[in-house]
Amino acid sequence: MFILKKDFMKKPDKRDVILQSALRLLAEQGFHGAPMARIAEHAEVGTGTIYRYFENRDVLILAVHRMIRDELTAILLAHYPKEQSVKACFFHIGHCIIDYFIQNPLKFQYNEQFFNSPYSNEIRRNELTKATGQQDLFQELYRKGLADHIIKTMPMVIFFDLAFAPIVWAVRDHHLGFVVIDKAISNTIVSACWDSIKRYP
Amino acid sequence: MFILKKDFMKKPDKRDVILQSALRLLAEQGFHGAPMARIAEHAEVGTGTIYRYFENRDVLILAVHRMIRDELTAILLAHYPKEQSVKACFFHIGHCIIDYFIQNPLKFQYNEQFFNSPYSNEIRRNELTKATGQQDLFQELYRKGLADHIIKTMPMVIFFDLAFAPIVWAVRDHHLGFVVIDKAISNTIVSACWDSIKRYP
Amino acid sequence: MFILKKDFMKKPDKRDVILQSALRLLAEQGFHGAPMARIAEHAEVGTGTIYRYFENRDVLILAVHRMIRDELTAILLAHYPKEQSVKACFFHIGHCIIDYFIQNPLKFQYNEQFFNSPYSNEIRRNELTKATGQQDLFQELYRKGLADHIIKTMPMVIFFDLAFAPIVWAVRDHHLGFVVIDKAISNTIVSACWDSIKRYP
Amino acid sequence: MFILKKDFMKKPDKRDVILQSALRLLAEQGFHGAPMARIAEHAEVGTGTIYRYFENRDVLILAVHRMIRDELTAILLAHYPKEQSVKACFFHIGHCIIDYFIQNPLKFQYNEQFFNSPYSNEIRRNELTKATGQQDLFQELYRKGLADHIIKTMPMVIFFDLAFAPIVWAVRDHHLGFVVIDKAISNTIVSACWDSIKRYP
DNA sequence: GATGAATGAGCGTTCATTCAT
DNA sequence: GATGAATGAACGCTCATTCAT
Repeated sequence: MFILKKDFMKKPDKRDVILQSALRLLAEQGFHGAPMARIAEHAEVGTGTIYRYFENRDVLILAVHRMIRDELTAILLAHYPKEQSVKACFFHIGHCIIDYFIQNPLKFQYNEQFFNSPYSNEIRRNELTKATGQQDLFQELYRKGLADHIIKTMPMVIFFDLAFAPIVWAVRDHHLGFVVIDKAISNTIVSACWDSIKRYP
Repeated sequence: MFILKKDFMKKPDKRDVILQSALRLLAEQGFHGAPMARIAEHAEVGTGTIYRYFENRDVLILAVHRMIRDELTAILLAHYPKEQSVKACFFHIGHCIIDYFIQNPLKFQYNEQFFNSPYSNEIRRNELTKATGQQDLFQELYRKGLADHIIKTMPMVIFFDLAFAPIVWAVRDHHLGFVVIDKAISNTIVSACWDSIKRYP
Repeated sequence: MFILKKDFMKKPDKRDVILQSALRLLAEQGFHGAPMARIAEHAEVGTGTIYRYFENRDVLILAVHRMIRDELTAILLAHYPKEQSVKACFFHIGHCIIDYFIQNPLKFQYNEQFFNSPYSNEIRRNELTKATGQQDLFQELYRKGLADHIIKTMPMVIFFDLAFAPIVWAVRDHHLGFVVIDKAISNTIVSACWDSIKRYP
Repeated sequence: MFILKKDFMKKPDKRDVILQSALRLLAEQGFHGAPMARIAEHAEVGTGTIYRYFENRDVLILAVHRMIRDELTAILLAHYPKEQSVKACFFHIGHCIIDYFIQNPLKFQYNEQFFNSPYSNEIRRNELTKATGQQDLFQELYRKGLADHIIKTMPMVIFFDLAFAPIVWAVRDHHLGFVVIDKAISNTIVSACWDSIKRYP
């Protein structure tokens, strides 16, 4: 029975080890500086093993992206102030994103690369239709904000761009060493974004 | 007559043909989907010919970037309302950028890829110190805005992020077909960006 | 039975096949007439396979050289008349070298090319300090000859040149068809070399 | 008339400038490290110009070799002690060769490379039949030495190898910095070579 | 005659993917 | 299931040679 339990628990989930190695190496070395062989080596598995878990390189790259996206979604949802104001929800999201990507440089850099590669466009197209948890959140925020006349009238994607583009760029500047985002700056940014979308009083 | 002859015979500058081919292929196929041989073929020159004009691939990629940057800088400066308000200057810049990149999809896509590649970081670092015409403009805007108490207190890079990140993301959405940026939407975006940086009345 | 199986299955060591192909093609076509692709083809492996065994072209070229050098060293040492006179030792070495390179034209031609290439100088410099088995032999011969007043007073490299240069040149002439080195001529050469280094009676 | 003279004298002989540039660059950078374009640049002529004077790269390489060979031949003949003993003639040749190649490192290095390249074999074969001035000298020395019973009985090429191989190797060691050939060492070498070929007293 | 821009075959090397063990 | 040796197409780049001017 112990043995059974051991067997059941033993795998340190090879798939996950590969995913983590891919995250690190692709983020650090760039999408075109991390060969499959190196990812395998870092994960301490055979090269061929990767192909048991991921059909090919593209699938692996997509999988890492999904891992990050799902993790962030979970964080956003964890303490989501569903019952509070649109503004409160927006600030929650803004600060969560900043904190998450400041604390996870690799994941940020990965995403940055991902969104500027052939992979992302298809993804993005899908996400606008087949909503994930994250998209659900954003769309709901947008709809509620519009319905309550709290945000300006504008297409949803524009709302999205105004709300989050500066946050992402600022985090990039932080990781590049151009600025240090502390709590104060973080507030400045999220507040300013809010100013850009909120309807005039 | 000599001048006529010169004008008549002026070669369709091979360097420029290569630059245009590189722009198109690198933008369309991605930085890693456009081999030198294909760029040469598209430019209707021999592979080796590229290397007469550009020391290597990296130099070519940088040269295309500079071409775009310089072109945009020229447009920004052409009718720059130097004597007018910070707000007027900001709106000028914002609209110029949107118009330019809406009208030049390839150049936009090229820049997008460029800024997420190893090339850009060095460039960016340089540009923050050794200012180009464009940077001059932005920095002056920031300084004047701060000095006149027109914009909120914040580091320059954050100012830059708030001001331009949504514009860039919106143009991307336009080219991806997620939204059509017409004059009205363009105004919405630039105004919203202005709201995010301007000091409260 | 296990041993039998092992022996039976032992693979025809791919590294060695590559080494032999490199030896043949580099010797026959010249260092600059034998592309990696042709070496691979001759070895009946994929081009990339070479790079599993040899980091790059230079390493392969050095490896072939080492193979030859080590083989010759082994032959020299096999029946080395350690206890006999300096003269006996010298004749042993001289005849071994002639015999070895007469019987192994490819290895001779390879070495000839090797020693006139950028590779060799570094090697040679190293070998003069960090002695290999072969160098050990030569140096010992020189020291003993000097100590016993059997050879003329001269720097070691000059001793080396007098002793072996004619041998190498003669073998080259043999392979070029300018002379046939039989036992008698072989003796003539080694004796003459001995005359050039031995102290007058 | 002055003009005529000027015209007649004016060309700094482009062919010769090319030859000198080829000598220097091929010797210094190696036969495979000196492209035609670089040779042309060094000679301050257009790339294509080389092809007016030399049909192709191989012809240029052969021409440089011939230049060196003819120069050395002239030196050997200049003060050749035709009327004196075989030994005197041999010493003359030996010392001339050493001096010439010690004083002309580029020419020595060029020759070294030349003799270990596909070019040389054909040359050598020709030279053994169609005698140049140099070969004439050597052959005469050999024949006279044999006829007068001054040198040992051996084929001519072996005679040649014994007589000159150590000299060439020693000069190489000199240029590589392994030994400094001064007058004393020079004598040691030539004397030793003489010992190797001279008949026992 | 002299030029040097243009060419493109050819090189060394990499790496996603397969498959025998 | 796991492995990693093997593959070969593809890449960036070089350079001997040509030829329009």
